[in-house]
Amino acid sequence: MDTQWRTRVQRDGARASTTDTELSCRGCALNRICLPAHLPPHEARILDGAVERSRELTTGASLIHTGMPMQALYVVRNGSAKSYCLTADGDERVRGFYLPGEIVGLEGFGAGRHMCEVVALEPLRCCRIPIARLEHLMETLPGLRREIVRLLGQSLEDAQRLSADLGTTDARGRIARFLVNLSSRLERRGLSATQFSLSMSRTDIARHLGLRLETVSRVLSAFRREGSIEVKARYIKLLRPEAIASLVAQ
Amino acid sequence: MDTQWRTRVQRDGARASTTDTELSCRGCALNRICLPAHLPPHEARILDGAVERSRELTTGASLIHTGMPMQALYVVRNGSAKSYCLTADGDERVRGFYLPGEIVGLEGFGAGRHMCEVVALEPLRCCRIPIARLEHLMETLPGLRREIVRLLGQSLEDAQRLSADLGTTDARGRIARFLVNLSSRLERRGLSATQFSLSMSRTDIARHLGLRLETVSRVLSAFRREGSIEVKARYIKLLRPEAIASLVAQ
DNA sequence: CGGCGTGTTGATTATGGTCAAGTTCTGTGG
DNA sequence: CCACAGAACTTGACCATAATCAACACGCCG
Repeated sequence: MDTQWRTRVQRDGARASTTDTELSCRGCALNRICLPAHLPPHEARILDGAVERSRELTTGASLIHTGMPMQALYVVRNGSAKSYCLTADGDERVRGFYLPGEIVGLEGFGAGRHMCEVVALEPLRCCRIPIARLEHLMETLPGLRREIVRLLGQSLEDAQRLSADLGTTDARGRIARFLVNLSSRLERRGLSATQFSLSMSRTDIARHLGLRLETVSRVLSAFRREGSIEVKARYIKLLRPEAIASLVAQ
Repeated sequence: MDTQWRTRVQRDGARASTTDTELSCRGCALNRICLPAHLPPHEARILDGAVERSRELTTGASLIHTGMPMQALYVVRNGSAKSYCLTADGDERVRGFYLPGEIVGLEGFGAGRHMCEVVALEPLRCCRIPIARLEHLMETLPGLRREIVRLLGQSLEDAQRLSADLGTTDARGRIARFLVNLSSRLERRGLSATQFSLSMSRTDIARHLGLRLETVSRVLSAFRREGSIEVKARYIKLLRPEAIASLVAQ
């Protein structure tokens, strides 16, 4: 089943990466969940014209550099990314992960520059909306303006909830939360909510949740022993999603 | 000096609460740091006309109720507030604190409703901008639109940074962060950055930082023993701000 | 086949949580 | 103004969870 599932994902990946034919939002596989999905048709058409389809970044390459002025918003087309910042003593704190259809760079609106690094976890292709262009469009397209404000508000809600959760939950709860969160984001894209492949390492997960990689490994093993999940390296299958969900504090 | 300082704050409080004479942003003591400060004068004047000066809430009263549709944005005029949500088993997770000049309710833009409770920590007076009014003004005032987007981005950056910090820092680091953060926010208002009175209880601080109140108490005592701060109940004086700041991870 | 990334598992330790007294502060009524 | 009650805070003793240190297993690529 592992291989069968991988094949499915590879096909999915292959389909999405035939980008030469996808020069507009209309032909894009993500158009049901992406930014234009919430815009009136004529606004979507105008936005479409402002979007640049960027070249593919290789694994480990940076989409956004720490300290750089904000030049664009990005939407992940395929692949995935993590954002992180460095502490004074040089270790990473992972702020979050980005999946296809998700917007990258919103936090840059605060200071007009990005205070974190965003790097590809696997080959990454994004759509790019230059910020000057976007500012101008927000002037004239009320739907787009509302949508950007909505996305900012949503991200803020998510970030506040995350920090509240991290503060109050133990290692099991944090990892359960991570799995449930990932699962629902994949489901939104029409992928399986119960089996998926992690694009991030145990270390990345640990650094995102404020744990150590050993703890992440141990908790996943515990979930497996309890029959709640199946784990094989980065492949995860939720056998009893309710059991995992019940560990998540609200 | 404790009492002398208290007197100063009470005078400040008294001055700010003579609100009957402050029916416009121009006369407001906060007008250098509040929303209109970043708007062109004519936009500020128009916004001023849309602002409602609300009555005073007593300590413990809710400004925003969990689950309610978003009806307005608020700016704290005087007093302070905390926002929190409840876990399944009924205990509070404190998301943050709001001081005069700070905007309350931005996270509501995500779902159009508030998923947290905001309550007064001391007698609270706010300015209120009805959301319908604000939406309409954003249509016509580009400066206001940019400012709301900027504030959302800033809040998002702050929230992401907080959760990254909570994940990677120990109790001392978290409390140091809290003190430094509060200090700089007070300084921005023109108040002392080194001595202030906490409006929130140890329990609130603990629930905000993912600690227990005993731990908060112990760490503050440790800082005092080390000569870094002076603590007397809710009064705090930073004796060696550098020592505290050095504990904050970047 | 060997070497390096990444991940797993075990033994030990330390940080902060828990439980339990106490102490100080605050507001209220005499 | 003082006495009192209840809340908020402090401190100590003990314990549990996750960090640390260390060894080992697995998968991938040259």
